[in-house]
Amino acid sequence: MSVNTIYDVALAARVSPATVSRVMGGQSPVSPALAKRVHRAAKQLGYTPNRVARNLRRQDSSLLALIISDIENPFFTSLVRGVENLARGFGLSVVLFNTDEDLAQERHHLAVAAAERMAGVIFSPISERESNIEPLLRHSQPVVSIDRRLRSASIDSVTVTNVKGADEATSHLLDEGYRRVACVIGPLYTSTYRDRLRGYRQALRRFGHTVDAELVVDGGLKESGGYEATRKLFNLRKPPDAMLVTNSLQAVGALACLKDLGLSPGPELGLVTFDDMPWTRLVTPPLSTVAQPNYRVGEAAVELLTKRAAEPERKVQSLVLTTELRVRGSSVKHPPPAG
Amino acid sequence: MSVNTIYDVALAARVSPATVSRVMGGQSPVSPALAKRVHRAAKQLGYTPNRVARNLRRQDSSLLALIISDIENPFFTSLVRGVENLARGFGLSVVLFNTDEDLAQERHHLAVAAAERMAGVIFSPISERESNIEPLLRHSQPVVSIDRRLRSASIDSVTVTNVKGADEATSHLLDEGYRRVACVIGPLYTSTYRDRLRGYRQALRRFGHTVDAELVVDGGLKESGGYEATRKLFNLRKPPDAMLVTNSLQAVGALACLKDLGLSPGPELGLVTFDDMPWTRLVTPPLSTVAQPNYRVGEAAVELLTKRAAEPERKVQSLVLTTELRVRGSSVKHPPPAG
DNA sequence: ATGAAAGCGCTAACAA
DNA sequence: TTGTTAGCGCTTTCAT
Repeated sequence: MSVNTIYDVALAARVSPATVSRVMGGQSPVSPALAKRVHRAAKQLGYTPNRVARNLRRQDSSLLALIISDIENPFFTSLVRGVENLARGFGLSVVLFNTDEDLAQERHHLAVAAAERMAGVIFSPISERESNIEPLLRHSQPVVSIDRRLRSASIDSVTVTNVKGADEATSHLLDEGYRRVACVIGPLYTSTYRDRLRGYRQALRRFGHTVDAELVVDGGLKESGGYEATRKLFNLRKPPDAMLVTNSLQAVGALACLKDLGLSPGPELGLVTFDDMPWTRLVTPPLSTVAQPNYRVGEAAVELLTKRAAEPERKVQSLVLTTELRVRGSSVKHPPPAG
Repeated sequence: MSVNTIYDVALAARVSPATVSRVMGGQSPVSPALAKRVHRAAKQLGYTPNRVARNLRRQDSSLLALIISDIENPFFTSLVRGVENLARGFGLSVVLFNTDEDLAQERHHLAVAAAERMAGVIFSPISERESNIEPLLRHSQPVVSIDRRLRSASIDSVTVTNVKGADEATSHLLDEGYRRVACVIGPLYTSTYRDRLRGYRQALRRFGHTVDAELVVDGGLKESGGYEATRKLFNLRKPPDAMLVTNSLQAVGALACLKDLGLSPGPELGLVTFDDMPWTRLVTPPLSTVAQPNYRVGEAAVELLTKRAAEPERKVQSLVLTTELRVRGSSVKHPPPAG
């Protein structure tokens, strides 16, 4: 049970600690004979190099922090995959932190990543304003924001075409012949939802509609918010005949509410939601969605991160990946679609 | 941009490094005057304590590794919450690793947790046999397995009543009057699915049915597996009239397949699935489920972990929490249920 | 190719 | 209460 150090191995292999280090590192040249002795001793002692010591000495780390705002939100899961797959190629281990949309937790996790001197941080900022990334920047730890932009700090970011996505979805509904298109929106302190709202409005105007303020309701970031927003919309004297729902968690709540109201998406009630999740094709009718390239967002974030690590002074880059409208049965008036 | 150390702060505050350390620690007694000087200097320099050095010196860490097998599986998300909420109380930061059901990755993540000398590891072992936890145990890092048990190693574990859960679900279907109940099972190299299969068989026998081997098909751990398994079942000369689906990802695939086949759960085709997810109430009809206390599983794991950290020699504990059958429209023959 | 020795930043005896 | 100092385990010059 005693913990072995590099000295124990050195002793057992009758070499110097430096040699053990070189053997473990696998880079420096060591004679095969000594290398064998070291390997044997290490195995025999069950030696596991202490990375804490190594990190301290080398002033680096192979831990990459990925801080996301809601582990329960499927939006992030494929993004995580994208990050992991690329990071692995760089020898980085991805550690995930969950902030639960809570600013205090975000601050804490960022502080931990800084204190542990991790190799870098990828995160989706809860607020555009506050963010506590200064300690990281001071230590030259690369920081990349995803999904949302940061207002003040000039750091690399990866987002998607939110304006265009919302515009296309809204236009599509209008094209289909829906007349009163509502929008269940998210927190407007984030660039993401402000952009989606802008896209929604922009489409309405282009079609010559006025933007009816009562048709825009806050659906928050949870199912319950989507439920409440939908109820509010259908309590209106003039309820909508179509809805743009701006995230998939809201969509779950919205569907639950519609079900309770005895309503169903389709010709009578157009529905498009952001985020193309597996389940969105399973409900009846299948949901039209604005798909985001989550996996690619994750990959791109790692690319930006490693590039900045290699070249700290390079120009700040803001990548914007494109969304894609997928039309299914929930948003078409006439021809019942296949699948 | 230069990184400050405790010595820089000491210099600026005209005290010794030890005093700075004491002030930062907040435990040892320091005169208010000096404390103020230190705080001011620290803030002015933008000093962030280096936890790597601290961890090395103190031989501990406040990072708790939570290694899960599939970040995309909603089963784990509320479990993660349970872990985080309790861990926070112990001053532990939870870092999540995703293995993607891949043994090599699991080995790697366990090795990283060991090498980084993290405070402990909570993980759902992919295989009962291999697991690479020896380095952790050698360093007295507490290890707790969740969801699945480990065959050889005697470590603390938290699981649920899988036998009972599957038995109840199957019995319920039989009670309702379904005659040919199939089972879409998962990898039998895990205790979890072996137990669920046992529960299924046990119920059938109790009802005097024979266990028809062709009604038990492997649905893997992904949607696609559930889809294939379902198709296989309905290609049988004598297809089932009810299904027990043993995880929620399989259920998504199963529903997709049923839809493609023009079938729907309900009186004609009973369906019960493990894992009570938000979306299971939204499909038509809502799905009957075997709910697992995921949140509690996470909490319990942290409890066991911290107890063992405090008392390394305590008796190994295997907690088993109870599942709950939730009957909805997908598994009842006669009275169309409310909600 | 190998070893000796310094030092990464911090904490905890021990002294004062 | 405060300071001095050794050392956590490793890597990396610098010698040899």
